[in-house]
Amino acid sequence: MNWGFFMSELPKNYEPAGVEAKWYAKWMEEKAFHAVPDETKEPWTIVIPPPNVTGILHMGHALNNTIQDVLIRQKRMQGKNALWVPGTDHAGIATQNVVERKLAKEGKSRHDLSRDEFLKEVWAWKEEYGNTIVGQLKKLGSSCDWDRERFTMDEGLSKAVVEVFCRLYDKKLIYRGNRIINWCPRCTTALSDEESEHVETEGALYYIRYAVKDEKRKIVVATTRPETMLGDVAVAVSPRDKRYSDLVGKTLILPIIGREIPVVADEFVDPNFGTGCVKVTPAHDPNDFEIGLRHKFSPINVMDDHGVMNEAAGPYAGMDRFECRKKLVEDLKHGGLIEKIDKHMHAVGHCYRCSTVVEPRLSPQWFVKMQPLAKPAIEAVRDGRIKFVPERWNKVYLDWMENIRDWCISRQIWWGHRIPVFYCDACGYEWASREVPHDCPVCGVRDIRQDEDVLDTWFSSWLWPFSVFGWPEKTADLKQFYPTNTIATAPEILFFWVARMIMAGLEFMDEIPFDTVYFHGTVRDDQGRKMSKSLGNSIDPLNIIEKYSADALRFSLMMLTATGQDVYVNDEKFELGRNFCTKIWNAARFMQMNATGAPIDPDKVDFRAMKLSPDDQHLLAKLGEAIRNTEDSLERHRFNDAALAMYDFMWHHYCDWYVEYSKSVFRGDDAQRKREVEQVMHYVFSSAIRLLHPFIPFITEELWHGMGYNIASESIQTAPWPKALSYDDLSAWGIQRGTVEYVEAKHDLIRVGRTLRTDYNLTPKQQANFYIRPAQERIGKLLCDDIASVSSLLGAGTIQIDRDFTPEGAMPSGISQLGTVYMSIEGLVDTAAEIAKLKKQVELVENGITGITKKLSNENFVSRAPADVVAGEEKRKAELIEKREKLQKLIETLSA
RNA sequence: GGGCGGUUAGCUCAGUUGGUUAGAGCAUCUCGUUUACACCGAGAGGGUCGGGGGUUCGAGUCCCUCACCGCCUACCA
Repeated sequence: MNWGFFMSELPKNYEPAGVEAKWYAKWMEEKAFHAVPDETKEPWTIVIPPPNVTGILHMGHALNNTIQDVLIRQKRMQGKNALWVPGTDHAGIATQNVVERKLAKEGKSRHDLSRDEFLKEVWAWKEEYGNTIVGQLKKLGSSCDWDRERFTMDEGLSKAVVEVFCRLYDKKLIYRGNRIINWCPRCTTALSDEESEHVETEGALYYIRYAVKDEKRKIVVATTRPETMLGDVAVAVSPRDKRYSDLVGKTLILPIIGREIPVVADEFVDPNFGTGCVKVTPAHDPNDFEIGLRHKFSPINVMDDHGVMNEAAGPYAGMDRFECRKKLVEDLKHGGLIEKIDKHMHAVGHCYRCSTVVEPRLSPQWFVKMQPLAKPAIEAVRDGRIKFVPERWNKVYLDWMENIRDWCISRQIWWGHRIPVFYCDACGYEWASREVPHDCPVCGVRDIRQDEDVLDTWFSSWLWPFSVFGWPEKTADLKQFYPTNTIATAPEILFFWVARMIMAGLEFMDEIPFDTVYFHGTVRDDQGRKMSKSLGNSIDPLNIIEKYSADALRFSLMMLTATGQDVYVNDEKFELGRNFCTKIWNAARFMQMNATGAPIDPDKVDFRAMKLSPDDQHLLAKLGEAIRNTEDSLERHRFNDAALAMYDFMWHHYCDWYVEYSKSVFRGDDAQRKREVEQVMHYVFSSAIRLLHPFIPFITEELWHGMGYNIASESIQTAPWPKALSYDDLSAWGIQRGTVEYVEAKHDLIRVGRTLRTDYNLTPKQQANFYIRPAQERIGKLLCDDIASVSSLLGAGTIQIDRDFTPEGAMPSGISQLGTVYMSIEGLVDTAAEIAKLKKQVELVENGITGITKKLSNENFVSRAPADVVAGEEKRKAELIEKREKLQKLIETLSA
């Protein structure tokens, strides 16, 4: 492979679109993200939270995948066998909805087709549109191993699903039961509890009169869903409620329908709520169902699959449930059977796919018994084998797991994994089978049938961390890459997915599926609203990529996302990332323009052979800090801190200070020094872009080649991750802490000088003459040796370092850590203004002294605070006193 | 009803174990087109950290309490 080895001239403007497309294609061609099992390397694995095949990329995906890519790219550069497995899930209900809508446009329903024909349609749709999001992930720069792309309906993953079903079935952890489940009348399927989204809704509490048989008395029940009264089989009161004790055992006449129903006593009833009487509708309410079981009532279902009233609803048969509610209440009113109607706020379940109000409904469904599975999964988090970041999610997880309820896994749709349960009607045998059987294993009859339902999509997703590696086969991939390391996800799917993966991992692999779960925040608009199609406030990541580049999108997101906090974005916020990329680009161009010879191999620079200037030393030390901060922040999943550390280093230390310093060298004629500075720059720059590569992969790869660093390694992706050098390491190059600190103080001095310039409105062209009175002899020496740098950074005409300098007349000045800076200006000096300014400073300093003095004279502080803190305060006090003296001297001079 | 998160500069947010003068980006103001960059440079102004109470020598940082915003969770009909 030949990536091209020579430094090519960078164009003046960075054009990301072409560059990003070019490199992604190259990476794909080279299979740069492909991992191979290798016992000699430490594996590091991420499995993607599989997006829906129906999905299109939104900001949440952009954030989620950028995080994963940052992690995996860093690990890859660190020499680990890094693998990021991509894929999509089949999104049963959502996908079926999409295809059904398509059929509807042709005037057809899925029932006009056979089940097989319909599934063919779905597969065809999937082939045509299902890869949209995959392409979009590539645009983002995601370094997934595309050779390992998986789909939950793939043959292998389907096999895993059947295997798991059969194992749980045989262990009696999967059972079929007639229970109240969440039913979506639009999707005509059962939903799990998690798929029913509770929305605070203003409804009403209807108080309805039921007549007592053979008496004039009426009792009043309250309900939020009056239409369900058509299915009432009883009225319950609390056994402790004296008001109604004589009614228990009597018979009521159900209004409209005229059915006779008993009054029963049941502990469930809270005598203090409503009227203390509860209508019992076992087919339409979970509590009523329980009451029904206790009292052996037969439930009466009054609705069909679509939420339309059935013949049991008598005169309301054929009406939609809400239409029925309206009509029924009207009729009751006419009959004088409504006592009152109160407004009532309550949480109403809505279908997470189509927002239709969920109907609690009695229906035979398949369930997974969760408690036995939850137990080890609780332990794994409790004992720290699995770590949640941020930690606060532990509690949410544990709460849910400890009160876990059985999982309704059957769905009355066609797209998905069909439940592998078979029935023999001849002998009544029922069994689960890994293979499609031909006859009944008990009576041998050929005429057997398979269960019609399919499984919840999450029933395949919960196996994802091992099913993607070929489980239940014992594959080399499984051996090398399971357990995986980090899962990055939004907290919304903690219950849906994360918790269930932990249970599945422990149950089927006997090992945790990952050791870290990083929960990132939700991406919101700049008003804090969730982005949604209906609000029209979504920002399309692809538009941002087009406008600013994928790197800009990625870097901005990382910079803006504090650990686990929601991130608010608007279009302009992405300028941050774009500007940063431009800055880096221009820094590179600057180096090219000042190149003195052949490209430099950054990995072969030998600083031991050079006498590094203070600015060189400072930059190299700061690089070490930047690397350490970045690594440390990434380790702790503090992506914004990592991004900031790099931003600050690149922009401020590298560009603002070092590049400016280097100009004083490049403008001179010391050829050797020029080459040395160039080597420092390339060493540092090449390290910095490696550090940045996980965040902004495209521009860093482009620059790696543009700067000719491919002498060192073909691609930045395979370049070694930079080492964070400590002062012990740096001392081998002659770098001393004292010198680095001197440069820090020098920057302070330069700032003081520049402030003087601005205060007196000097343009950069006006080269003022500066005088510096160093605070110490030693500093004077350092400044003299470093005069070219100081002079250049200050834009000075002449500069004199003089331990005894005293201005002859009024001369503006400022005090820095290294000494007093004087600036001579010819022409107008507003002495009075200058004195006033100095006096204001004295005041500030005196406030400081007073504060510290007070602190230091506090017996408690001196005796109880740690010694170094006290010493620090004393040192600071001395400094302030010294500063005050200097200021006062200056005032005297000016007043003279 | 429970739980969690948030309330710090005009805006959006950082602030790790309590300890020098509370930070950043954007915005604002002043100056600036010396060949890296106006998607830029130099400089400046701006907050006492939601209210109240407490612990401490010392609190944005710990405790209590109140208020408001947001999220999650819950079978009170």
